[in-house]
Amino acid sequence: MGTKPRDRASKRPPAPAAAVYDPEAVEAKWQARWAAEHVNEPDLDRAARPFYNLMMYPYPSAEGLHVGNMFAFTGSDVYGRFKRLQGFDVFEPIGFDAFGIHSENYAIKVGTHPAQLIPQNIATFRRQLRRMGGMFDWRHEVSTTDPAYYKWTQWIFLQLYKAGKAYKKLGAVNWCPECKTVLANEQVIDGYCERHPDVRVEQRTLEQWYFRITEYVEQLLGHLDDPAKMDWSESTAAAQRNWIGRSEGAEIRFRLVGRDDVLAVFTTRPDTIFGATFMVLAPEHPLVASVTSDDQRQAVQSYIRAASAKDIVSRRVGERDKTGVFTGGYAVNPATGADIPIWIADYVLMEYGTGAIMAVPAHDERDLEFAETYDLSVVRVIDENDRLLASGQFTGRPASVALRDIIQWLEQSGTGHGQVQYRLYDWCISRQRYWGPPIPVIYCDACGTVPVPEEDLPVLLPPLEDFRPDDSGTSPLARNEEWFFVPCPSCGQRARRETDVSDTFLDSGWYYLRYPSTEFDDRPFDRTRTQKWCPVTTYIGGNEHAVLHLLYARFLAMVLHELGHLDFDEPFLKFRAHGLIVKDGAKMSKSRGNVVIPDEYIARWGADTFRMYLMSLGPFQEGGDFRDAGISGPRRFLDKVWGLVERCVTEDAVGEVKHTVMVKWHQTKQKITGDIEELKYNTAIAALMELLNTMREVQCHERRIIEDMLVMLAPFAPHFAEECWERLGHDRSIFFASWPTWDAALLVEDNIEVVVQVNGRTRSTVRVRREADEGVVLAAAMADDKTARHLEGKTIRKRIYVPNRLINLVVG
RNA sequence: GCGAACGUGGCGGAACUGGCAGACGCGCAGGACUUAGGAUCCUGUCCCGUAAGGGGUGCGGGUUCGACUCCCGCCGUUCGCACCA
Repeated sequence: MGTKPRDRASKRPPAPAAAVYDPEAVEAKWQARWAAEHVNEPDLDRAARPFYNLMMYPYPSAEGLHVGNMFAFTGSDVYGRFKRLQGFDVFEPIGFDAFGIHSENYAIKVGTHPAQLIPQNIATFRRQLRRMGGMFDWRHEVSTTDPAYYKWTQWIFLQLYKAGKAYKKLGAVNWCPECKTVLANEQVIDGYCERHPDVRVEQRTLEQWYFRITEYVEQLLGHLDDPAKMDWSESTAAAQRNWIGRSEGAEIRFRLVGRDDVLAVFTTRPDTIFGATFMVLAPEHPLVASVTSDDQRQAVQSYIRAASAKDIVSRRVGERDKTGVFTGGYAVNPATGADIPIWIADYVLMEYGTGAIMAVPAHDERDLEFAETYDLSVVRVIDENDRLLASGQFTGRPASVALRDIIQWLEQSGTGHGQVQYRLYDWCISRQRYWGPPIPVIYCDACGTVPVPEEDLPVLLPPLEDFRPDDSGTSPLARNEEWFFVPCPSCGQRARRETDVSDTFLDSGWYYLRYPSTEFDDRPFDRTRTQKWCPVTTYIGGNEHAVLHLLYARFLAMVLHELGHLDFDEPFLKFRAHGLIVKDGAKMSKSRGNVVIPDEYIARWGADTFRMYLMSLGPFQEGGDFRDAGISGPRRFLDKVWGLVERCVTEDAVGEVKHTVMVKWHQTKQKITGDIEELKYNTAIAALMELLNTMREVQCHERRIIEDMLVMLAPFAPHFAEECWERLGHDRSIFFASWPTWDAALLVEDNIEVVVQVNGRTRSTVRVRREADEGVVLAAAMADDKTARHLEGKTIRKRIYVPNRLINLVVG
């Protein structure tokens, strides 16, 4: 028991001993009670108004939850609790993205086996997530490293394999010499490894498993613009459009001089074809050998050797100086009929388009640079007015019109056709690592590639003491011979397992489907459960996953839908990207040493205060700057609310509630409801503070208002709200209460202030009855001294009257 | 280069479809209560000016009775993509 607030002791008769707000005790009490009474566990089968509130699950790093995680989880939890109070059956699950390179690299660094390390980390995360007071349904926790989970990750691979959506291909891949594995394009940042910012990614040629995500480009793109399918943060949708990279143009076939073959190129500017003065092939282009003349052969070969010695990275970034070599061969420009030389240069990439271009140096910077370097001819074919020049029958037409005409002409003459290109490549899912689900495939000398039969799943990740990756391009799993050799499922002969594991993004591509169905061990996701709960109602997460996780998850949903496993083809109806928490204006990172660990703040101030503080930093979708100075504000607020509740409990309310307070009360309810819906938590909290200030100013402790305040505070400070609710005599969790409603008639005062402007400048205000007509307001304004002073000796030429807001007098 | 978001006091940030710029909070200043104050409570706090008044939302124009908000042109910041033809 603490002491009573001193300032009131003298004024009032002794009240029953009043506890001081002690967050630690309050939070422990309610966390225990929520668990014991299953408050956060909706009945997934009988829920009348299902609402799936999903947040991006964390990967359990050894450092534990950092402030960025806390911010994201709290913001999502606030929304979930809000929806719950609005009467929805909110399912808010949590889990752990525990497989993957990030976890494994850390294990290597500290020299502990991931199988040992990860469970420890998860235990820490669980403790922290409970401590923050999330409304998690722990019955449905998921961990991707659990065989009961990854059995189904492997099952999904098999479904894709059987449907022809997974295939194995030899190709140039990104290889991180530090991770010693292949990376997806999405994991290469400016030529450096996402996980090792100092390590350049190399090019290697390996056989890898791919998923045919490129088959779904049009759907992936189309749905982004379909509000019925998805309502997403624009920044996220834009990032996906960018990544998919759709370009419209034409494929044009150039006849090769002196041989019976054609060279196809893709261009977005077929209208400039009359300016194509040379061709460029990627060094790996299959036609290189046949177009090269004998006298150029040596030069070409040495150039190709030099280019392949360069890794994929240097070709893609940095070294922009154009180099190349003439092949000695020529092609015919189908528009001009001229013979144009064919060059090889590494600025042309084999992976995009046809691996060859028609170079139009007059209208393309790169081609111009190349032409200048090697003294090739430059022909301008577009003038300043955007009209074609020296372009035969098309001369004089605007370029945009000519573009269509030329495509038509190409089609008629059989030398080309309109075409759409995408930047997106198929998804490489192979990883030469240990810490992931083994790809469920077996190679048999007699039967070839044999998928592991579904009844044999999961293919368990074998224990391996030395799990370190090596430079061989083969996963460490190959070293465990007992596991590696296996009877072929189809002929029984000795066969070999696929030793690569799958990309972590395959794990996270479907976890939302598992949450509602965790208790089923004979199916990945139960049909009825999935129908009831999916697609996800609201998904909140970081924009760093805009083109990775979010794109892959969409693709997998489309495939599973096509295969009849899902009724929907978009997994997340509404997605909102949260902002980033920075520290002193800089992104938090270990290398900067400015990572804030939430635990000590929670210990000192309480989880509720910390939650409120994080949510008040700025708009949730914009993030904010973490500065611990401000944290006392929310705590003072809670202390004051506590005092108000205390007063409500110990003293009867006297007299009527003033009309201004009634109006403030109803306005606040309306405002907060709208603000939370739009994730503007910072202004919702400000509105609560304003209401409290009003109550204190007029010495009001009206129970109805305080109860509404607590309900509106509950999403932000759930333990605190529970405790106060109980102190007010309620015996059931506040989360069974319903969200306050407001009376439209009470949103406005009867007497309002109307601004008086003279020539658009505010000079005064007058008090009039609400909905007063213009004459009344004008009379009041004219009677006002300050206004009169500015009207002296002038005539009113014009009046603008905005009812209930302002009157503007324009004088000459 | 392409795409997205943004620029407001000492600081974080408010301002709905154009209508009192600076809500709310932090900090700061003064006061009260105190043995004490890093607790609590009052008062003040955009800038210049004693005041009347004037100026003010990155910069320059424009539209309007009226612009943080809309339009045009710059400058700057952050994020994503990028030898993608």
